[in-house]
Amino acid sequence: MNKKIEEEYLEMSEIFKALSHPTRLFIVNAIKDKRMSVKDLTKLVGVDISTISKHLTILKNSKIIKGEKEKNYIYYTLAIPCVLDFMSCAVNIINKNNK
Amino acid sequence: MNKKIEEEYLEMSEIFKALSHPTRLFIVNAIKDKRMSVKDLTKLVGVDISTISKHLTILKNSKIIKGEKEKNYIYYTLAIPCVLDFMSCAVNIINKNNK
DNA sequence: TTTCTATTTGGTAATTTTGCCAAATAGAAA
DNA sequence: TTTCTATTTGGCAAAATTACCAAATAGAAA
Repeated sequence: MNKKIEEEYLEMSEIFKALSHPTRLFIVNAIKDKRMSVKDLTKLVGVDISTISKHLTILKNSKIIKGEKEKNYIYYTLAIPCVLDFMSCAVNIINKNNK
Repeated sequence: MNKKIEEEYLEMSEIFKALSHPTRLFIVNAIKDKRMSVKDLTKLVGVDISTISKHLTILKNSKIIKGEKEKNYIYYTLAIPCVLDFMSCAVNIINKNNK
């Protein structure tokens, strides 16, 4: 695997890595229909707000989600809809595995 | 996030985690058209054969790939074609990020 | 201005992941 | 049988990930 190819797959793996945590997948699903603030998500998930903030930073850095500021809040929405297809494919795999 | 939901997203995240390494993505792409042995992949990737073997175990445990034994070799193929759609969506994200 | 409120950042300890080496296995070939 | 060859496993050290707490920011509200 040469340097250029290696770099390509590394970049691709970052996307998958951003999605490889249950809380981050939950967040992606939670904001798919309606935007949510850090605080909203914190309440929904039930962990420390700093933890949620860091998860959001990871998703934002991969450009999977984006945030818009409004008053004191930052509201997050999905930036890349095809991520949802990722997830339904993953569900298919799981169903296949468990049957 | 209650216990049952948490469990669901955890399971889903395992799939993404299995794909969140450049070598493993390279492997998935390499075997998409023709089956390859551990040795073939080792040559192609250029790391220790034990490292490849462990990557293959991770992919196999998530049922993303499957192996068929033949003589001394184990030939691996894709078990879940929709994984390729994952990857092209990831490429889209990357292209969007870099433009 | 001062006081809240939402969010981010830094630090830290616990856990997980990774890649190599060496050794073990499994089974084909001789 | 013994000798190869392909693959897996165990161990270990380095690196990365994670969650919490405490403190810092940013900016709205009073």
